[in-house]
Amino acid sequence: MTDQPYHHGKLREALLERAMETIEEAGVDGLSLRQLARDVNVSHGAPAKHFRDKQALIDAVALAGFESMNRLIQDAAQSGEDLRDRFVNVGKAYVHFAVEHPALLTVMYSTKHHPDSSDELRNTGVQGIHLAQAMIAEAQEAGALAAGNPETLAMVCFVSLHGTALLAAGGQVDGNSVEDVITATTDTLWAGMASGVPAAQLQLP
Amino acid sequence: MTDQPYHHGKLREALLERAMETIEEAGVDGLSLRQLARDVNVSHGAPAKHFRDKQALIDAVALAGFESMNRLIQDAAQSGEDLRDRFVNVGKAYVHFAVEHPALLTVMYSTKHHPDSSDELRNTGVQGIHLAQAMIAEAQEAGALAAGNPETLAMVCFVSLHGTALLAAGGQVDGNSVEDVITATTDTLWAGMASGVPAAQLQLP
DNA sequence: GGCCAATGTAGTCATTGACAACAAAGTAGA
DNA sequence: TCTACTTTGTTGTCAATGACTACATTGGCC
Repeated sequence: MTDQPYHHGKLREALLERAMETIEEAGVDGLSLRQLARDVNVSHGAPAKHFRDKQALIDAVALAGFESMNRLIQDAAQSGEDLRDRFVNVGKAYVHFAVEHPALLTVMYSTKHHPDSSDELRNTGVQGIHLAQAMIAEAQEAGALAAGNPETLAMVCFVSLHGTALLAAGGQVDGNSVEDVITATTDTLWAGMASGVPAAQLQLP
Repeated sequence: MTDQPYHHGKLREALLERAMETIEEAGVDGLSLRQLARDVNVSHGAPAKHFRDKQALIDAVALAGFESMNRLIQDAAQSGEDLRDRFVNVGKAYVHFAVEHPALLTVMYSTKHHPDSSDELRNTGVQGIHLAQAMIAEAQEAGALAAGNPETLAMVCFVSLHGTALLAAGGQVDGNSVEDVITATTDTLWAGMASGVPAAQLQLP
């Protein structure tokens, strides 16, 4: 009857994996610690040994999400003929991840925004901005973009792509295909930065 | 002892008001139907007469949020010296609303993104885009912006401002003031649209 | 071999959302 | 005015949940 050993062996990983599946299927609200325990054939108290409480589990899911997303973005940043291509590819990678994992993205950001989120989570979640900042600075030096504070410009690109990602994930880009919106957004950003953004010029060193 | 009449009289309004307060204080997760009933001195079953279930209450909160936000945006669209001013003012109004009601904004959009959201909610939530579209078309006719599909461009502006709003509401614009990010974002968008967005030109009538 | 921390089990508790049966109050027509 | 009928609110109940505790099993380490 009980061909299961007393110790699961990889409970933490099994819980994390199943939690991500559940979240993608039913959202965070559909996640129940007790149901999760049932799913992996373990008693309802077992998860507490690996995650202090439900929020700790969700935090771990969010962290794993950021890590896999960052990998995709890093890859995209290195593929492309010129700087503009690479910039567009990063945007696409971000939004595509969002479209493929909409519920996970929601968890990732709502968790990061949580007042007592961990430093690790916040640092991991901010890597995309740093990447954008480096690309913009490089393009400015190459003369492809007008001068301007890279930090501010990177933030502008990040918030814009973030909005695209969230709305695309929610299927809210009514009347436009997701690809069109991504391309139009990155086009607009690049064109704006190329012609010069007044608000980014005022920063004094 | 019981100086309260059997019928509350304005239970629905009282519940809605208190629910919005609770959400702003503790987020959606902090909202409990039973606690809500206690807060307005009513039995735990009473709310069901006005809201079928918890989601129906949250939907009503979201709708009220969109309505008050739309009012602010409409006002902003009519104040400004020129078209560019009005455009920037709309963006500011949107983001300011988000910063002042961060939890409410989250509820508004997560509810709108919900697969079975009401038509009324979706229509109300989309008014901002239509406004942006009209302003862009007007600016193109006036020669202030380059030609391009207003629908696509409006979507670009909307997603960008939406991202700004969400991140500003979450206090995630590290290192930059919210005002700077708003200004830089609207500047970038306007500059991009003025110099021409390739992806928005390809649309054939 | 025996101690001991880590891991999992079983039982319990307060809280929650939903539901049903009942009570009170307003309403409309004879 | 009397009387159905509807709306609104109350009370009791149910299963599910998250968190906590005491206890059992396991495997590593000296």
